[in-house]
Amino acid sequence: MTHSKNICIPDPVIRRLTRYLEAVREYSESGSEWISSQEIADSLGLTSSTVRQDLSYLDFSGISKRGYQVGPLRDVIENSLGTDSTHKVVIIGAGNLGRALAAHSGFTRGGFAICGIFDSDTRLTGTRIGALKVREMHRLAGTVRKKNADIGMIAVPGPSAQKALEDLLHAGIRGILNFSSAHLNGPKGASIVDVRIVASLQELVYRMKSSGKC
Amino acid sequence: MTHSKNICIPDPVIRRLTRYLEAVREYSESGSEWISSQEIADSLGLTSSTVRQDLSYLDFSGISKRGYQVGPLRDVIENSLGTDSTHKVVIIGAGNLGRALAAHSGFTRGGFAICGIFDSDTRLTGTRIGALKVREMHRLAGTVRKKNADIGMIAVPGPSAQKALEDLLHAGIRGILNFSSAHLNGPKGASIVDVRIVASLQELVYRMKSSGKC
DNA sequence: TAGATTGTTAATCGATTAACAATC
DNA sequence: TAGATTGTTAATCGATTAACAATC
Repeated sequence: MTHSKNICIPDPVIRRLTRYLEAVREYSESGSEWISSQEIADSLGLTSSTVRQDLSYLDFSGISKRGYQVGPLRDVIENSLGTDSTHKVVIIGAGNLGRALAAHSGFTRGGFAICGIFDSDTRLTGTRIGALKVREMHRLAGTVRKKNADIGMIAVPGPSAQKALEDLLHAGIRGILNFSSAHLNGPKGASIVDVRIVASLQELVYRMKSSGKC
Repeated sequence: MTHSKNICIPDPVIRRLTRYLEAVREYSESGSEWISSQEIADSLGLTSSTVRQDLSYLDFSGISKRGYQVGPLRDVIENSLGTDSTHKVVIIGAGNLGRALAAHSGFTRGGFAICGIFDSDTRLTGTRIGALKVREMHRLAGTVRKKNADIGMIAVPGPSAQKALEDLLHAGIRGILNFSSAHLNGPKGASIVDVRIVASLQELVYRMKSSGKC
């Protein structure tokens, strides 16, 4: 069956597409014009079959014997993910992690721009992080409107995270990247992705323990 | 079929176990003594069937009509993951992210202790982060040995990440948490878990775009 | 042309869910 | 006891892999 293009790519495929994008970008920087499913697979530890199956979700074709053209492939992955336009991000929480995210240079490449950082702690508001100044929470909605922000990062401790989510929702944000360890309950229309650093460490410890056995 | 205990828990189950652990900890702080599979499921947006199936990998039993005893359940999950003992962590990269990780207080609770941070940039070495001082790379192996570190976090830019991995491997580290966007190639004996922040943002953007449709 | 690589189907594999007897 | 909840089996669902005809 041929896939309907542009709708409902399964989760595991989306995650691999982000890795293909990274690999393809590196490849294009090295000057190559064509890349095969086998080359993508080798560079990421996958099978070429998986790569071709995944790429078949895209509105894009390779060419027999040559593979996929690097530039167009990169463009169509970005377009499918929706990262071909710039997204504006606000950060809730100006602790160590929030400040590091605000100053992080790696977001620009992905098309993300931090446009505000907020904290309820008045000892932190007013302090500078690069070009940004930490603002009070009551200024969140105004900034979101003025800057057209569409994504919020939650970088507060677990117990404050649900409150931060609600503040973001009230301000009109519908996409949330949650760095806290808390599970967040949002409405249907909101999209929430978790970045669980401690959980990743725990997973790592399990893998170290079972290394070889599994 | 009854599961062999203590070996080879599938990846998706391990990831959910880290979430159960978080939920169960919260529950135990609220003073409850018993928790049912349905309560765990509700608090995390899963089905009770999945929870019971997952918990059947543990060497632990619930009791009909009451559920699972909170304290023992927490202990057995920690024991299965291997996080019941403290793990010592070194960080490679003292940029914004590395410094934030070094100063992050959330690791203590999980049983992780940062015992060193290293950078090849001599403008950064010698600077302080809390009780730690940024060290030169050539001191990595010595510190790992002296402090008995078993985990390394890679917080350097993508192009330097493979080099950082090799330095960690040479120093005897076999567990790596990779915050860079690069895909790392390690030997069979090494365990590598990726924390891909930009990829998580990309996944979020796709979900926002397809919200409702999928 | 011959050979390499795609796109797609079908088979396999694994994960999730439903159902229900056992049990407290 | 009656009712609630576990543990486990079997069914369903979805993801990955293998295979190969089509094609450049």
